[in-house]
Amino acid sequence: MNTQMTGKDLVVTGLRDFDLKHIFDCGQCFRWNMDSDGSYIGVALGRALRIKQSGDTVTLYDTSEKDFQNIWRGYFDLDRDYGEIKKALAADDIMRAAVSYGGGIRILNQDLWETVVSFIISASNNIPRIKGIIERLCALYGSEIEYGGEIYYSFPDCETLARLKAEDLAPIRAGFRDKYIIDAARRFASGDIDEKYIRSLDAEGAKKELMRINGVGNKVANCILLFGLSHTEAFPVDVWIKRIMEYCYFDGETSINAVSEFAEKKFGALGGFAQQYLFFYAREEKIGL
DNA sequence: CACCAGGCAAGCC
DNA sequence: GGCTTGCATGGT
Repeated sequence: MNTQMTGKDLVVTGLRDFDLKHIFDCGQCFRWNMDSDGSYIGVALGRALRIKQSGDTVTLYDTSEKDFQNIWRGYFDLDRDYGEIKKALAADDIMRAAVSYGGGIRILNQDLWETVVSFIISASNNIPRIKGIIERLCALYGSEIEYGGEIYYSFPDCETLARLKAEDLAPIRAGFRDKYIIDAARRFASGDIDEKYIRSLDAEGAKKELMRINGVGNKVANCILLFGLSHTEAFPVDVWIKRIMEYCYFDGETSINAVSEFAEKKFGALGGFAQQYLFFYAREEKIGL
């Protein structure tokens, strides 16, 4: 991987196992959108960014070497060898196909608090609507970020949301999830849920702690472990994963627990990566429907 | 109209 | 403990 500045843009070359479409469409994040020119624009970690890929060249517009090193390099998980992971996972025909199909997936290292709220919103919902709810939440209670002559909105911090009541979230149309968002905000703002403490725990301990939040059950907690806490063994089982695993590895319908246990045995420490390849493959290819 | 969407909490037994 | 049901909203 090489980087160089050209004007205010940073150009990265020599990236392997990296594809923006795979990264942004595999269901792990909700604030990146493709623009008419094929670039993606998004907000993460309090910053806006436009990013575009052609082949193995990726351009980060209007940024700095410092932000790349301190923010985006970690966010995009650029220091992990995905070639090794893909090789280890491609042990049967199904996984070979899934890994080949979403070969550019990277598991983003996202902000914990934002991940908690985003996946509370994801419960019994669909991705376009999740994105809409989150955008309205940010526009209403986030702060303005000026970038490239446009205004974007940061993800609102927990203190801001902790002062609200569920009714104050009516405009974002989150439905029954509004009270869960407020509960999460109050726990984070009061220190009842403490990020440093959670980060000091192993996956099992962190999950138990997260599930104290109203609206965070087993599945949402697994998403938070994987996307917000770098516990890459976590294997969230949603309807899509359940469906494709039943289709590929079971003889018809089974339980969520059976799928989880099977995945733990089969993928072990690489469960999270396997889950992302399978999720992207199932959704894009409509396998197992 | 019914059914579903990256589930969860509360109420049953 | 496991199982069932209601839950807001929007799309098909």
